[in-house]
Amino acid sequence: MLEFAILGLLHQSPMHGYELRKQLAQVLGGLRSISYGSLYPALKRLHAAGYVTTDEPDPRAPLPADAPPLTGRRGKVVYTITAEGKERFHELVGQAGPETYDDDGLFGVRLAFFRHTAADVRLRILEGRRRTVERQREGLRASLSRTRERLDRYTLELQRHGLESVDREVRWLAELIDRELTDGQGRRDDGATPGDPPAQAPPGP
Amino acid sequence: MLEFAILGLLHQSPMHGYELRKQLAQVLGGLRSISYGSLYPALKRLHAAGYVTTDEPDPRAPLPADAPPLTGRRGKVVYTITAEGKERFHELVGQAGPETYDDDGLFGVRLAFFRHTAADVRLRILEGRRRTVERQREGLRASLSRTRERLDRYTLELQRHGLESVDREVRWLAELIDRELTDGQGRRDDGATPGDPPAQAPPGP
DNA sequence: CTGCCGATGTATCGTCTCGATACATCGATC
DNA sequence: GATCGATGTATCGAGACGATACATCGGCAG
Repeated sequence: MLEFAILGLLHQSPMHGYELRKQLAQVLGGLRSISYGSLYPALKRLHAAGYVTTDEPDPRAPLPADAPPLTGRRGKVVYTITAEGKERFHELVGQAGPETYDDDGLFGVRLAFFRHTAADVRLRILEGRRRTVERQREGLRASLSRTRERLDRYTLELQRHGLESVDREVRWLAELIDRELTDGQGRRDDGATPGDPPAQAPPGP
Repeated sequence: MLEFAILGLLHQSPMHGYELRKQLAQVLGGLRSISYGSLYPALKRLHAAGYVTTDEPDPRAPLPADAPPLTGRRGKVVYTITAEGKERFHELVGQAGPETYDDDGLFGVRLAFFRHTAADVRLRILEGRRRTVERQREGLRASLSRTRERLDRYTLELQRHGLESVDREVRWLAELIDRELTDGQGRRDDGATPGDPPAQAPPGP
């Protein structure tokens, strides 16, 4: 999930880790921000995989005993996406399987980068997500009606509120899908495959 | 969080790990169930701390080469809360600081065990939670009005939906608080401190 | 009667994420 | 000129998760 989000942000412009984190928090909707303990290891993995490059390549080793209080020499590091990274991002952005909508976090990130996503993929993700959340809702409903009697007031309230939230999400998704279909031919602004023929993608009304 | 939930469940009756997991999933509201990779280590920690005991104390060592296919001899393990465990639970159930409402998961568990919680503590947790979620809401609102122009349709939708959810949670909490105040003198069914004098707890209507 | 399947049940492994923390630099305000 | 908050990089330990292995038991299909 982080991999996708980082590549997506760096796809727009190179950035520091710090800036990356802020943008990430904003894209993720204010709550659910990402910690450095996740971010830097993720960047390290992306670097190792060759998807991003850094400037300031490592001026840390060649100073064994300079001056005790100023050992750091910690430079700012700008991360830039590579050609392989862009390729990887386009590969990821084309996915529309269960992995893209079964996980809350990943679905959110996918949605945040929908403008880089083809219209048919967008639709499949939204519909997959709706199915997933609908299943959750039915499970919740069943469990609630099964155990309504034996639950105390507070647990009941908790479950009622949870059920309502899930229900609201289903309706929200339905509205997004509707809009997707009504607005007709969506387009990605990706720059990749610009001469896409207008056939084959939309299933029609 | 798991510590609290497990002690709370075992406080009602001894259980297998498997049963514990099912009850936990139910109490947590259907979604957000707990995995074995969390449950068993947590039980191990509780056992090490002396808060729970197990039967079947370890019949695994004394069979070095019995029969290759049936080496397991894996017995069912029933976990029972100890006196120290009950004491620990009562200690935890009395807490009402930020740690009880800043984290979604722990707040949910606390709410699920509200019937073991004193009325004044219940109120403080609910009000703390409301403050926390209200702060989230204001942050979200500010961020949204600051960046509304530069966001694309989907990110905007995501944030709008997030904001609405948070807003609904605030109203839900307000309703719970209201009911808490209206219903007047709540009581814990705890069995601890049974001779509680009726003064001092409720702030009055 | 037998063989298989799904529920019950215990347990660990590698991977990831988080919160806390340390360290460092810079601009502004006092 | 000193302190304070924002910017910035990085690691550590605790713990949660998904996957997986292993084991037992009841039922029911062939």
